[in-house]
Amino acid sequence: MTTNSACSLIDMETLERIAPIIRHTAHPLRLRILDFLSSQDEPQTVTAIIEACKSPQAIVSQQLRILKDQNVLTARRDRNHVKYSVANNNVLLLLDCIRRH
Amino acid sequence: MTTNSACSLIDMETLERIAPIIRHTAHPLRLRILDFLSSQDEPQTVTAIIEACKSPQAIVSQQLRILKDQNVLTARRDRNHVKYSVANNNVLLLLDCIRRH
DNA sequence: CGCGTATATTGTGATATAACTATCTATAGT
DNA sequence: ACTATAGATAGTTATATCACAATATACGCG
Repeated sequence: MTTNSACSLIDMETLERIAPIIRHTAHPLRLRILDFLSSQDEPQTVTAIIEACKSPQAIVSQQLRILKDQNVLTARRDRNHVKYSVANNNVLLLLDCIRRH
Repeated sequence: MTTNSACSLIDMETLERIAPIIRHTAHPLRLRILDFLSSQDEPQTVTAIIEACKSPQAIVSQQLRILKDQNVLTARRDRNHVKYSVANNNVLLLLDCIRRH
């Protein structure tokens, strides 16, 4: 009976639940969006995000949807603008990881 | 001239360099491998990793290669065994993120 | 209503990733 | 040399993702 030394491995269900969120977030443009949004204290319009990313509207919009689908971002309509903000602060730890090189 | 409030966004080159590493790591089985290896204080053989993951040999071997290609793991041969260990401690922060739910 | 601005969706072709089976190489022991 | 064990690689099919172009929707205003 080879008693395993460390027994507190993260269970597979958790890994399977979290991995896609991280995988979907780990994309240059989506990280940029996340970084930008987390740097602002107000939710930002799509136009502002497009500006910050210097990327085509359709592509940014797609990425926003992906992040929203993963519950990383939330969107709320404000008159004829849609404002996005970071929904899940856990994901911001990713950015910390990256900043620490 | 709309002086941008926060100017310290992570540059795109960095994001493009780091994103694939994170993306390749954010896979249930690969995270499990990483978690296992980081829980042991000695490098582990492929067989031990297979055991810890309860996954087929070929699949584990493939994942090990992917993690090695991303310089997340290193391997060294020890007689007729190959022992893997974590090469890049930064990536372990991912596991911390996950543990903190 | 009709137009402009803001944002979302769809369709497409190229490329990447996943899981799996089968096979191959290398080494150790006899 | 023969066999068993340890590990890596190749081939395959299904599915996912990418970037992009084109089009659609939604809202506010005159």
